[in-house]
This record gives sequence, structure tokens and C-alpha cells, in this order.
Amino acid sequence: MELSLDTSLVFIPKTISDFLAQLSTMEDSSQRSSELDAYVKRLEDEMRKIEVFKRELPLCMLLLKDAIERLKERVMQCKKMEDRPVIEEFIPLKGNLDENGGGVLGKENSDKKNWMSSAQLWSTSLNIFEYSKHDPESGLRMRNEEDDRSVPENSIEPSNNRAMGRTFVPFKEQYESGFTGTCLKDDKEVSQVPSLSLMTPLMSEALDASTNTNIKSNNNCRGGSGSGLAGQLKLQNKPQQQSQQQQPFRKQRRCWSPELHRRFIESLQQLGGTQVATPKQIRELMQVDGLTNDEVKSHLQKYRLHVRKLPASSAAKGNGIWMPLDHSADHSKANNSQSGSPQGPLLPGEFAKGRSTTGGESDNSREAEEDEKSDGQSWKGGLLHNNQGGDV
DNA sequence: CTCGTAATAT
DNA sequence: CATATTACGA
Repeated sequence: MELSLDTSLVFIPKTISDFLAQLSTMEDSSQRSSELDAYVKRLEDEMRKIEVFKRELPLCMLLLKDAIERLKERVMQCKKMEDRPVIEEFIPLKGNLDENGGGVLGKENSDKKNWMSSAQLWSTSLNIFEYSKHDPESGLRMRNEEDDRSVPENSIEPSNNRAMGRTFVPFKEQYESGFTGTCLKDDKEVSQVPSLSLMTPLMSEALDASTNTNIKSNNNCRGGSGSGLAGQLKLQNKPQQQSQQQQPFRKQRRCWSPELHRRFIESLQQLGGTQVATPKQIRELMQVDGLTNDEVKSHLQKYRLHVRKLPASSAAKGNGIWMPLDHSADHSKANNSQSGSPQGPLLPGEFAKGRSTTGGESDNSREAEEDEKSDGQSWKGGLLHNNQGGDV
């Protein structure tokens, strides 16, 4: 449905040569140059857009830059002698400009154009976060189904199976099948929300170990981006000789989507607060496929920190604390099949916190744990302008 | 091993 | 600076 772009206003020539040719047919030279200008501007706009991905799309950048440059030359020429027919064959940009990483070799680059359209690029408040209000679990990869497909052949990291073999990340690109949310038997509206899926980090990427230039190509959250890995590359060069001291690849960063975070929060609450929940429990409760303990642990850490930092959230009104779990309008669902107490009193809150861990502080500020803003993306986004502490 | 936290990387 | 990953001690 993304084809409803308003391309009506601006025509999109098939090729730049096309464009130039068309341009040359124009009589009015001023129109010509303005057309040219507009086109250049559009090119520049787009280049700005993909600027973010310049690492992933170096060639695109190149092409774009080239095109812009040349067109600008045209503009110059145009402006100078306004009567010269501006035809000239342009360059490459012919029919198919597919050069996705390492050559997908015609396997199935058919949808390669989709990944962009489905991804909301250019962050700028596009959408990512607003559906967090009442969104269904749009695209989580639940692990209910245990659909762990076997690791593709190019898994470059056999030795380091964290979580003992159950957390390996499926490398399948998920932008096409998207979330395997279908596992939710409970009709949790497995909507076909475009984009928004659990981004699998796909840690191992084809990377040139010899030159140590690791291609960190797809690191954006949801774009599976290229990741052709259709099995055509001969990236079997798995350097195991230098396995001793080097671990050149850091795991791909996991992006905590609002969905994920939401689940995280819920699990957290069900477990009784940030302080009593343990990463493993949380992870198990979340039932998100591919999520590792460490990731949860890390997230927990961050979460705890933030929660500690800004304790009072909405104090202005006597608007006490609203239990952060109610938000969604209606979960009309029985309950999770977790433990023995279905639909029990959720939100046990946290009372006993005899955590005599390292500090032994028991006097400290009260429990500020459940101040989550109920919806994803909370601690930093919502409201951080309530400084009653005073200090700046 | 898991958990918590610090160090470190992006 | 924020966030995620890794390292390390308990």
C-alpha cells in the first residue's frame, strides 16, 4: 500500500538519460533549468535520506552523488547557453541497479526494494513510537513456536553459543515474512503491521577477517537490509586459526523496540519489580525468540539505572502512581499460560525487598520501581522535565 | 551458571 | 550522551 505516494506531482523518469532527453524537448529554457534544478534538489534530498545508511549503501551514495554532480554541470551549462540542446547519454543508472552486497546473484532480489519502503527510515518521529499506545504485539518473534530453524550454514561462531544452543539467531531476513507472530494462538491480532518486527541482530556478518575490515552492514533496526546470505557467497572462510585471542565481532546491537520493551516491562512487573526480577526469569517470561539472557540483563541494568535516576514521574497532581500495566484498552484474553495462577492478581507490587546485596542500604528512598510510563519507550521519552531535586 | 555491575564500544 | 555488549567478580 505504499504505492500511494504522490508521484503525480513530479514525474520520475526511468533513467536519467530519459530525464535529460525529456528535458531537451522543452522549448522554454527557463522551464528547462527549473526542471533541472528541481530534479537535482530531489536527488539531493534523497541523498540526505540515505546518508544515514551510507555505510550500508555506499554504492547508492556514490551513484547519487555522481548523478547530482553531473546534473549540476548540466545546470550550469543550461544557465550559460540557454539554447543548447541538452542531450547526452548519462551513465549507468540503467534498468536494474542492484548490487546488493556481494552480489545476490539473481536469486531473489525481487523484494529488495521493499525493505526500504517498509522501514520507516529517517527517524524523525515517523511512527515507531506511537503505536506503543495500544498496539498489538505487532511484530514480536515469540518463541512459543520454537521455530528455531537450524542455523544456516554460514554461522560464524560455533564456539560461542551463549545460552547453549537455543538462542542462536535465525538469520532469515524477517522483512519479508516479518515477524513470525503467527505463533500466537490466541489471536493476539497478528496484524500485518508492516515493518516493526523484532530485529534479529544477526551477529555474524560476512566480514573480511584478513583485512580486519568488518562489514557492519545491516545494523539498522528493522531493515534486514541486504543480508543476502542466500548462500551464494563463498564466505566459508571461517578463520579459526586466529580464534585464540580475537573476537573481532561484537554482537550486533540489539535494538529494543517499543514492543520488546513493553514486553520487558510487563514481564518485569509480573515478576514483581525491577529489583526482584532476574534476567533469566524476565527473558523466559517475555517469550521473545532470540532474546538472550545477556541482552535482558543489559536492558535491565539500563532500566534500573534510569529508574533510579528520575524517581518522581508525575507528581504534579496527586496523580499518584498508576499501575503501569493497565494501559492497553482491553486484553480480552484469558491469560498467559505461564504459571499456575491464571488471572491472578497481577501486579503484586513489591514489598519485600530484603535485598541485602552489596550495599545493605535499607533506608534509602522508597521504591520507585514501578514508575514505568506504562508504554514502551518510557523512561526517557515521556517526561523528564520534572526536576524537583533542584539541581540542574 | 546466573546475577549484578563496571568497563568498554558504538 | 545514551544505549548495548563484554568482562569480571560474587
